[in-house]
Amino acid sequence: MHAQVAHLSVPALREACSQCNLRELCLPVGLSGAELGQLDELVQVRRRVLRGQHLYRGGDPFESIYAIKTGFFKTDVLLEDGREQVTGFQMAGEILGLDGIGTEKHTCNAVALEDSEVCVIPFVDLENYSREICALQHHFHKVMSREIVRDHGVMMLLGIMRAEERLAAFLLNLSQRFTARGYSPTEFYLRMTRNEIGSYLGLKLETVSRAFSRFQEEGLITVHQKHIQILNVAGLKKLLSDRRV
Amino acid sequence: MHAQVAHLSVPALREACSQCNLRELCLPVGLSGAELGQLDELVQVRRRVLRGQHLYRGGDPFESIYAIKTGFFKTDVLLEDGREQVTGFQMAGEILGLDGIGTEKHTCNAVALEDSEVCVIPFVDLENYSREICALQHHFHKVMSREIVRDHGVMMLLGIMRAEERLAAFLLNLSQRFTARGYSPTEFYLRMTRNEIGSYLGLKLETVSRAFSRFQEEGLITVHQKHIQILNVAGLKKLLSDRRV
DNA sequence: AGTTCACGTTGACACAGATCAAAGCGTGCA
DNA sequence: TGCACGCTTTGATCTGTGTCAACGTGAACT
Repeated sequence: MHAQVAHLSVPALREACSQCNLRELCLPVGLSGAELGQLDELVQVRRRVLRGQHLYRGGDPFESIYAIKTGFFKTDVLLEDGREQVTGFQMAGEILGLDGIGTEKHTCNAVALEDSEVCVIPFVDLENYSREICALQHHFHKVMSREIVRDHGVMMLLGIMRAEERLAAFLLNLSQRFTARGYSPTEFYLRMTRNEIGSYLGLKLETVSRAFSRFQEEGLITVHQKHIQILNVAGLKKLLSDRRV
Repeated sequence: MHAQVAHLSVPALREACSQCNLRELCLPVGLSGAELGQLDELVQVRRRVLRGQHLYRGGDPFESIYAIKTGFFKTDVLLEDGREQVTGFQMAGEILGLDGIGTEKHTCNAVALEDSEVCVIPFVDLENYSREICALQHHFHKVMSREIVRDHGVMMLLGIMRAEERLAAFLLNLSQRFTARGYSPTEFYLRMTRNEIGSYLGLKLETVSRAFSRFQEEGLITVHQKHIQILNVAGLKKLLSDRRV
């Protein structure tokens, strides 16, 4: 059943799901070798998205979901008055576009924050394959469910945490996701501006900037522009648990 | 294929999906007559949850999702320090428990705000049936996607709206959902306390109370305890669009 | 090398909403 | 019938974050 891999072009083959080093983070999780071969068939198209370009926009017809192969994205919703709510930041191995399934139109914008490449997964095909491949079906459900749980986490950020707690939670979350991808847990470059962080965290950019400065004064992190180094992970975590009433 | 309906007990039969008046709002949307019959097979158990009782708690093993047949629920997440973030209010025809799929444990609490009844849908069965019934598979994906989109809406509430806008959006959302269920768009009883509304909207109960009073002074609504009457829908909507910078 | 421009930092002040406090109201129970 | 308790309303005051403004900084382009 996975003989058809042979007719993929060589570059495509080299980057097929079965060969992809993100397969433990992405859709293929839990699939057997033969099933992985089928998945290679599902993902026929890749798309480059340059920094600042949209992968899709709110209102675009929904046809595919996207797995990030390389790069970094934000998703946001804009109000008529121009205000922006960033709903998430996505990195390699994460899935974009799930918001469009319900209405058959995308309901937010997805913008590359650095030059990126995504695997295009036509949604009808995904549904077809997941009727055949149990593990794919189940894992896709898990991906959607985790997105819901992640959103609940953001609600907690926005609903009950104060500015410094929000930023600490944000940094720890990034750290953990970089770690899962084999990067340093304590040193990384932010791909987004202070304004985008603020929009995600429900804060103004000045407040984000002040919180960064405060963390630095307290020896929790160093900040040089977008370069962050976490000096005291425990200290950041303590900020989260030490919530006064 | 739907002959097995015959072996359901009479009260169960009377309330089967195929007979349920919520079928246009709930999981069965888009299913043919024969497929509906199969769904009756899927939902074998119903469960009563009295006001104040938990349907599930964070940490409980995940086995089923739940369709609300009658009643009203809230879902929330508690922090160690006792703070509560209400993540949603659910009414008849809506699905509870999707948060548990990803980790195989529930990640929030679901509490009945009035005596309620839910249809228990074992998740492995749902996955089995949805491999056979295309329309079920697709509709289930839509339900999950809409939950994600709903969560984005809450993020916007929490991230960029001010107190009165949040409450207006909340009332309009309830109104619209009651309408879809055949109730009055302009007159309803709140099932939740001011504190719970506040927790959902990221506000303190006093702020919620003051906003209600303010709306009443302005002739937008009347409030008597939990009884709400919307006098000026357009006025409430205007509050949302009239966002100053 | 200098200019430009977007992004970031810092300070002063304002204000929406939180906090604290007290009193009102309704329902259920003894 | 009256008491108790949870919920709500309202007022007075406090405070975290927003707003406004000025200045700093680094990268890209001329």
